[in-house]
Amino acid sequence: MGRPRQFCKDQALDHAMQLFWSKGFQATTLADLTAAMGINAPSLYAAFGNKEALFEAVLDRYFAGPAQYLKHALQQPTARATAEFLWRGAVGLGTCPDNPAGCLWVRSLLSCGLPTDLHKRLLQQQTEAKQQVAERFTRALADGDLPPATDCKILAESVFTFSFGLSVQATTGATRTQLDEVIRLALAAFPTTIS
Amino acid sequence: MGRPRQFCKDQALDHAMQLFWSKGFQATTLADLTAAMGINAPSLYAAFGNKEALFEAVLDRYFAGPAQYLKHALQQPTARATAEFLWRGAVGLGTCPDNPAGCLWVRSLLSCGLPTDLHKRLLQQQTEAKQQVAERFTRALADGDLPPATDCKILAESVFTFSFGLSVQATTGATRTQLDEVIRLALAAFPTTIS
DNA sequence: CCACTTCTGTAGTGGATGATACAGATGTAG
DNA sequence: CTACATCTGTATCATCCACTACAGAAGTGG
Repeated sequence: MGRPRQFCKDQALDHAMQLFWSKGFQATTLADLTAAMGINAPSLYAAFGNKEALFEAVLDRYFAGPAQYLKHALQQPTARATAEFLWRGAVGLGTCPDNPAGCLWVRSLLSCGLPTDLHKRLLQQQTEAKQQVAERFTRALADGDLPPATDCKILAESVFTFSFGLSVQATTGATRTQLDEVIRLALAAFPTTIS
Repeated sequence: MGRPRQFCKDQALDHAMQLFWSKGFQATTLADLTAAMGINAPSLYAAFGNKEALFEAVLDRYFAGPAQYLKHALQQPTARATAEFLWRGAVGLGTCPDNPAGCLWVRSLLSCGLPTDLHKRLLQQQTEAKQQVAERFTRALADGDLPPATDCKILAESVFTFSFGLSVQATTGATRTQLDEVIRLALAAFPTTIS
């Protein structure tokens, strides 16, 4: 009922994502957004609320789309495969020429000037992701897939530490082939990482 | 000659550093700066030029002060000690309760909305730092301190990748004891990392 | 004391930003 | 066709931003 929306919400979100991804939350202005999304400010506010709510919608779409590899990592057969999947996912996403460099999530986590609620949400998502990986490692431990004395929480922290580092490298211009070799080195160490 | 400056430049820089470190370049306003530095805007502009030049001065002071461990890392006796020094330095700096969390350099590298010149400078400093560590590793290789087939450039990239990850972790609230354990895990792998 | 130079404080500049008021357009329900 | 609900475009708002004009203060050299 009423006049129907004359643009595709998801398509507009994709354009907004590109902007937030490359310029960050704060540096992306509403003029940038309306131009890239092909709509006027009132339409944007009617559809998404405000800039912060739009960014949250973009984040949802990011985790459902480009960053969905995070979920798939948990379903890998071994702990080592989980770590490799996370690392290769971060590099693949962060160095893909179709997208801005790096990871929207990591960049946003590190960025300043975010609304407090948004920052808290990002932090909580980080905590959840780490916990899920730690639980996956605990299962791997029960499967005999990891050495008996492994501290799964610390191992998860280590894997994410490296993954964050890969995202930083991708953001600052490291190439895919470079980071693939870095991963190869880390993977060679992974099974022996546990003491 | 003329009326002398009524504030200490270095002390003002320290206050500006705290602000830029915790809030980032873009989110730190001139009102914030003048308030924290205890001076008025015209004094700030007379002493430092503008916001961008002030940030550059802060960066110089950052590398000469809190982040001077970067230079000391190169003087460590072994490749392994160099890596450990870099990692422990990143964690020590990033989790020190006297300072804002994380590393001003890494946060600035990842932050959006920086003036282009500033961003380029940060990138170049990254390149130089990596190269210096790679050269240190090359020397270690000549010393027989690393396995013969080691790719020193990739090893340096790996060490920095992990260091960047530690900084991200510190920025997002990881504790020192947590990251110390993460480092312990990584160090256990380091000598066997080389294939 | 004076001339001169530099710094300081008040006040304000133009421009950009996130967000909206309002009127007209465009669809659906009856 | 009419009444109504929702969307769209124009134009604009109040606010904040980095930055500065200007006049007076506070030193130094003579």
